[in-house]
Amino acid sequence: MPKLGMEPIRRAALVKAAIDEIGAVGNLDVTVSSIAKRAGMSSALAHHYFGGKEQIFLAAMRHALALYAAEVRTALADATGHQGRLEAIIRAGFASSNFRPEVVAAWLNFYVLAQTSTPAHDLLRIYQRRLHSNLMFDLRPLLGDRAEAAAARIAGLIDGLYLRQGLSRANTGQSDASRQVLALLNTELEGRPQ
Amino acid sequence: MPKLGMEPIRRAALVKAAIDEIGAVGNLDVTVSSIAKRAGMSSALAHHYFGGKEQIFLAAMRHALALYAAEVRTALADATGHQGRLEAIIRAGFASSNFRPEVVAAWLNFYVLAQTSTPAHDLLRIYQRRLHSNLMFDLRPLLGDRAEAAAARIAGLIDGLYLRQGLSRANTGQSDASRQVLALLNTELEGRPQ
Amino acid sequence: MPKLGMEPIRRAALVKAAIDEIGAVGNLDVTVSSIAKRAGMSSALAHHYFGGKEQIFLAAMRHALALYAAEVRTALADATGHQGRLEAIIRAGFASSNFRPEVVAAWLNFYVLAQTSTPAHDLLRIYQRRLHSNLMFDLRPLLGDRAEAAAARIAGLIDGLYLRQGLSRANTGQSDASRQVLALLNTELEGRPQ
Amino acid sequence: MPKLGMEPIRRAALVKAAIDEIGAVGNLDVTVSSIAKRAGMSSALAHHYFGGKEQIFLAAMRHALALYAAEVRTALADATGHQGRLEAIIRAGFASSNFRPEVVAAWLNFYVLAQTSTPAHDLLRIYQRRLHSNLMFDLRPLLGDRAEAAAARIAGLIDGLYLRQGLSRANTGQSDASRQVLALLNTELEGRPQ
DNA sequence: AATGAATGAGGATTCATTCAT
DNA sequence: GATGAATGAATCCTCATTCAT
Repeated sequence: MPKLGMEPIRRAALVKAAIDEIGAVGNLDVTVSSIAKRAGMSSALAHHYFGGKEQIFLAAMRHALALYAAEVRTALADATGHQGRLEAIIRAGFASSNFRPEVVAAWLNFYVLAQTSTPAHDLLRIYQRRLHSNLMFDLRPLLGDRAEAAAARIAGLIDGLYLRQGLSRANTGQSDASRQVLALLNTELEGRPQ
Repeated sequence: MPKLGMEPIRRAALVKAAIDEIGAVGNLDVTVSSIAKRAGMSSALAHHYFGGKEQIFLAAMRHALALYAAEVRTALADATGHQGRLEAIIRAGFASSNFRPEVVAAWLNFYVLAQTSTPAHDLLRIYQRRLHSNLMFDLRPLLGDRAEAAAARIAGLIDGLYLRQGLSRANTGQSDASRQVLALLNTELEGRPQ
Repeated sequence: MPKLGMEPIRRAALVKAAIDEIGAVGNLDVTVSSIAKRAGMSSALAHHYFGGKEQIFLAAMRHALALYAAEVRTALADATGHQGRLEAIIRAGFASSNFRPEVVAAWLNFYVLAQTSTPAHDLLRIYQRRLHSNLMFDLRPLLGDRAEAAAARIAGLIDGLYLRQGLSRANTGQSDASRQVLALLNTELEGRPQ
Repeated sequence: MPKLGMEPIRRAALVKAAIDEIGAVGNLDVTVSSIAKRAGMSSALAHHYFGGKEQIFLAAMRHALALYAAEVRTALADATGHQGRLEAIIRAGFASSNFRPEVVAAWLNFYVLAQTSTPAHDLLRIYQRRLHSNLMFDLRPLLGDRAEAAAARIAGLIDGLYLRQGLSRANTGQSDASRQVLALLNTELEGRPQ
């Protein structure tokens, strides 16, 4: 029973299904059919709305990116002070919505996709730059010239712990990962880690 | 005219070709044929020696792992003192043989493979544990209880910078990445980063 | 706001679009969607008016046929004498409206369609019979028993030059083709070609 | 039971099957699978040997062209005198091997293919040029300046009768078509048709 | 009158894998 | 030891067609 205005609904369903399917399978060898089935429609409709497999992937990346951005924005809204804001940024990265196993797996695969696909590459760059500038905004006032290197370390550690999280199927890592980056932040700001 | 004792030569050629091909293509969607062609033989022969595609991948992982292990071993042989050894370990990780673009790309893809393949997963675990115990061996005497967390941060940062290196096609990152981890080590050991 | 009496307008637009699209693409692998888009409507509406793809093709054939018939009728109205009428028939066949590249391409494809589709086959037969009887009407008084064969040769040459015109994308052929058939007519009527 | 040296056999079988299949279906909407099945192999093997559908078509064209060329060569070997050679050329064109319904249908479709595919276009041009130069070789000594136009008419009539033959599924046309072109030749050479 | 929504069916192409030689 | 031959299975994508609105 076709209804009008289905496009945004279908697209959203496909994007969600794509992330879930990638998470479930563990790599990008997911078929358009499996994504479409998961989203409750025919593969032809998925093609109709997205034009092709890669575009579904890109939309999924954009979605994950938007989710992350929203998480950061919300966290920053409640944070005060440079350090408070930095902690908020770090915690947002490991917020449960971004740290669900499917999402972590999807992110890892987006890194792989970015090696082949220029748009995917650009999208990932946007994420990296956003994280970098977010960190710099609050690190520079505190660290001056040392801010740049500190930001690189913090961002690198975030990504690294994400990557490692992909390996350990345990969900235990969330708070732990967050704690490690916060500890690094602390060291960068105050010196000796506690 | 077939020669005797070709097996190790063929296997080595295939393993090398697999890493190169994965690096060139940027993902695991490489065909057995393309690997075999790169190694100068028919795909049937590749199957004959390895039994299947996944086993070629696993052998390639083992090879990369062995390369890394050798690099560390060599570096440690020349190092003295706990800090010297730790620096050697870090530098070894970013040694040029491990940091060539193809190899970085291959590693990233091995992380993906590890999500699906148990043997690949186990192999990656071995790498992680080895790195961890290498770090702990020299960190514990220096940091005591804080060693565990410091090792996690250092290992995480190494992986994260590797991951990020995959994105920036520039080769500039090598010394930079190394320097960042050494800086982290310094902070962990002495307090405030310089 | 839908309007009344749209049917003939829509149908005409679709028929024209079909010929143009076939001409542009060069074969019958044109989609109903592309025809409909060219005609400024949805593919669903095209189906509504014609019932299916083949019927659109058949209507397009009928249209091309009608165009040709009209061209001949007009030409004959101004012609006098048997030879004058024969020349008019020949010239009409190569009149610019029938010799536009799209139209030539469409005709060629209709010949192909006629191999599969009985209605298309019948339509093409109608054209052939009409041409034949037109030629015979004026050839018989002049040639008697030899008229039949002469008509077959003239009709055959017309079709052959049409076919060859499809190949040479140059538009130069129009007058040339016409001249060749007129020369043949002359030979048939008077003997030695000039 | 795979054997060595199958390639030429398989390729020949596929080329023959392609022509037959195109002839049977009546258009180029033949599937690689159907061609392969007709040739007694899997569609994958057809792709292996030809690389793709269009290349199968092109090989089929080349084959038909070669068949025609061989027919002409044979006929010319036995012919004497300019007129005798011209008659031989014409008869060869309508020889039964070239005039089998499947072959005629295939030719027609190659004309369509030539509108899209440059290699097909070039191949057809080769046929046309060869026919033209064959005709000119013997017409020029006989007709001088009038040879060019005569050749165009004869070639055009051959193609036209071929085209028309595609329509009438009767096999009766062969000798008839041949006779018509011979009559045209006669007229061109001697004047008035008999 | 008109269209967006939806799908089933089909086809080209790729590839890992097997087998006979 | 080595390979050409061969295929089944899978996947992306396209498209004619139908239907509810």
